[in-house]
Amino acid sequence: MAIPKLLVVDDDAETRSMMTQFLQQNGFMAFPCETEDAIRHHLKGGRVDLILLDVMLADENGVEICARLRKEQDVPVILVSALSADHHRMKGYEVGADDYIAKPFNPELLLARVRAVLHRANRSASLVYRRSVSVFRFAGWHYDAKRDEVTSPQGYQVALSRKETALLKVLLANPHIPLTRDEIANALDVTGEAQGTAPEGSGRAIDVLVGRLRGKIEADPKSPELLRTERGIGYVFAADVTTEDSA
Amino acid sequence: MAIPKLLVVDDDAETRSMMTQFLQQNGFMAFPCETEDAIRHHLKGGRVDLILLDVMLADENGVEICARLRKEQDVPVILVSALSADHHRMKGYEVGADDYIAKPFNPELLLARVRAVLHRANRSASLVYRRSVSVFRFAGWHYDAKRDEVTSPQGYQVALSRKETALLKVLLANPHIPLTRDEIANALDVTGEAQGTAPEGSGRAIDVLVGRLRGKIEADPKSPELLRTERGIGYVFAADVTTEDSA
DNA sequence: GCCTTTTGTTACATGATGTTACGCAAGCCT
DNA sequence: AGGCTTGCGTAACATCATGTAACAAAAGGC
Repeated sequence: MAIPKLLVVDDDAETRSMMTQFLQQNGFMAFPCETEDAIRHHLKGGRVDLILLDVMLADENGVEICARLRKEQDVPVILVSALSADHHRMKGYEVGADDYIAKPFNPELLLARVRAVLHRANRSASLVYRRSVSVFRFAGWHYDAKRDEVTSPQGYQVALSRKETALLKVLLANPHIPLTRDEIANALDVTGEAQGTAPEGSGRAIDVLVGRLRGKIEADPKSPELLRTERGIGYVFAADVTTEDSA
Repeated sequence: MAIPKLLVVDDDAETRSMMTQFLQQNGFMAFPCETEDAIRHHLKGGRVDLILLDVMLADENGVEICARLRKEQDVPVILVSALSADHHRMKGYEVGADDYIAKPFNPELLLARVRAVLHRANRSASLVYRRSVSVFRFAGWHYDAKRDEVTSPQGYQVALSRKETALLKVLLANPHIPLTRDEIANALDVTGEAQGTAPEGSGRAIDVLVGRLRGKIEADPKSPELLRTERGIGYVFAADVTTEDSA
């Protein structure tokens, strides 16, 4: 891939140039933008791979801009914000942001997020499950999203709990793409109807959840074939997923 | 139906535009309004399908505004509020709000409510059952509201108590829409002829009532197909409902 | 007033989910 | 290769929401 072109949108001049420089030093083609107009200028000018968007622009709200941009064309967006409150995060995802990072952030983390989003964008997948199809097949299994049923290769039906179902949906939407625990947790907050509960990444709920799902869909949970773990990163769903509409 | 036109009334600029954007993102024509005057402007301008009204406007009380609007013309209204106290909710219903949602709310839930109210408005029904039709069919069952009889798919008649009937009516009026226990309780107070009695949601009467209704209309009450539970939310009636007039 | 039916309350069982603790395995260093 | 560090798997426990039986209180019917 060519060098990715990024836009850094922030109304604070210092932050803007600092981030831009940092990204440039790390091999990205980064441009500072102060306003929505500047963004549009770049968008018209040609390919833009990713937008880093501050949520607290002076006049407008980042989330809104994000929403508008997504409506016009499919540019990946990472929201940057000093607000860590969960409802803001939720809203960011709802309008289609690909990720969300809170200030002050670890520079390495920022790079990791940027790379992750670019990676996903290349395959035109999205972190959050939002397909219209409702039947998925993978490795002999099939999952009917409408009836909420999972059937094993042998034809047995497996009952999944709500969270397990939500996790499976997230995985099915992102096959072969390593997801961090945070990404999974955030996606679960959106898809999993698990609202209100999870305050933050307090413990290792994701690991346990993954373990439980493995217990139900892996032939041998001890050596997982589908739900692989990426040490130091998170988990990957290592299966080809085909989808069909059953409506 | 044409794209529904909604008004978002809230005195907090951030909330206002966030909700507006979110609704637009989801296919609605949404306009932010800060004051009652702005609302009137839109109302004069033409068709308005639904108003989302914050109860805590700076100067006036949302409930009062709602009351005034309803007196003038029949615009559906959803009250939005940070107050979850039941008496506020009740007041909202009394002056004719079609629904009530507490902040902070799950975005998906908001969409569901909005769609529900629009849906109902099209048929001039309301959260509270008040249709002119009297025969409902769902999943092989049929319910004659005039004779107050429920017939099973096999043709057996099932006797429902007053509360069970009231619950079924509420459910039939809101298929596929998750209802909280509070909402159910409030609706029951209105439809269920249980006037005067129920002081508040003291215990778990709703759960028990749901259980009893399940025992009568579910093939297997242990794994309900019609009256599903939404953990952490409430209950949903997961069946398509068709209606016919039998008058 | 007495009996029957309905409705609400309580208490306990169940199941789902998050947390903790501990052991093992993978990686890293020398 | 051997030992140390860290991350992961997982059992065991803690917590909470829900299902439900059993009882109590109310409402009606006669």
